[in-house]
Amino acid sequence: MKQVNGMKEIEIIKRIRKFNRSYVRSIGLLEKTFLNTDYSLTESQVIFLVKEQGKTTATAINKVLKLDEGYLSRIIKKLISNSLLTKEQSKTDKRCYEIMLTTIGIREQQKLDELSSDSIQTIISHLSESEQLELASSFDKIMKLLYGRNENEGQ
Amino acid sequence: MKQVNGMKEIEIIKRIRKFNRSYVRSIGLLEKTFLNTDYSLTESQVIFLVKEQGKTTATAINKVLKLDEGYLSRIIKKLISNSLLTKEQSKTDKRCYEIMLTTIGIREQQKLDELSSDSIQTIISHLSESEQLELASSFDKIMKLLYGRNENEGQ
DNA sequence: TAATTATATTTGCTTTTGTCAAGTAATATA
DNA sequence: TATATTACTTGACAAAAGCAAATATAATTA
Repeated sequence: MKQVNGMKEIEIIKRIRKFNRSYVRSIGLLEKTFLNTDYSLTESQVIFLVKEQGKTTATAINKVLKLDEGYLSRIIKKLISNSLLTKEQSKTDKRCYEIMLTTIGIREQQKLDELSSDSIQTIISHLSESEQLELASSFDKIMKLLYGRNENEGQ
Repeated sequence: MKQVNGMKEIEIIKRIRKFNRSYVRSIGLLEKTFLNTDYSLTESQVIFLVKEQGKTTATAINKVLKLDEGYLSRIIKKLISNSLLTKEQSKTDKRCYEIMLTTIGIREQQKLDELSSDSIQTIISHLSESEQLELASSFDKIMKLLYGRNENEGQ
């Protein structure tokens, strides 16, 4: 590892990596215990992005997820056959297919939302209200620093 | 989702979930772009835990990772055949096998460490030193709130 | 102490998840 | 109008992960 700014930077990286290890583990465990077995994490991400992006395309989804294109194509195919998504060839560019959530898809997305919220709820339930606020503020701050957005932007 | 303490709690969960989505994505991307293709994330976690725990066992590793036991057994087998780990039957309890890093394993672990540090370095490099400190403090605070430890404990 | 139960690990088999490369169709560009 | 690029799909395959049954040892209980 290149030591750019001396010891301070090393310490900072250590602290972030320590967080990552713990967080990756707990996300892994969450998935195992909470996340409903109907959809994989990747499938859930796709469902979420279709909700987020509204009428969208495989390419737009993959701008975010950067999956193998064939793989994404199959995921979409599966979600269509499960009646969560619809796909319609674009009128203006026939290479593109517009993807949307069906009514069932919206409902399933909401279920996933609830499962996810419940899992977070469980994790933070042992904290006091002020601790929970501190926690959320810390997450917001990280978001802002790393991704340049805060709690008031985006969706 | 059960609305336990009213609106504030919902907001907090939303903010945490938003962080999670971004973070899961960026960890996914990190893995794709940075992480050396020799070992999967799970294998890396095993290697790290053997380093962390010193002489250990499959069961001890799995207390943390909670993988399928057969799967973990095979991962250990692979790492042994790649000369990263050794396994020796315990003298005191012959059901158990003591697992350790080899010299090669230690070296590989260090390489993984460096890759991981480099990837963090890249991510934080656009931040000023004070922003980096703020970032690390936020991570520390979350660690403390969620896992009850801070930057001065553990390893 | 013999029989039963529990723990630690392994193995065979299967499913799920993800990758690679080649393909089709439509559009954009030179 | 030929060529390149973009959007997406498909077949073949490999890697990751899970399930259930098996083995060996240890702990418990009758």
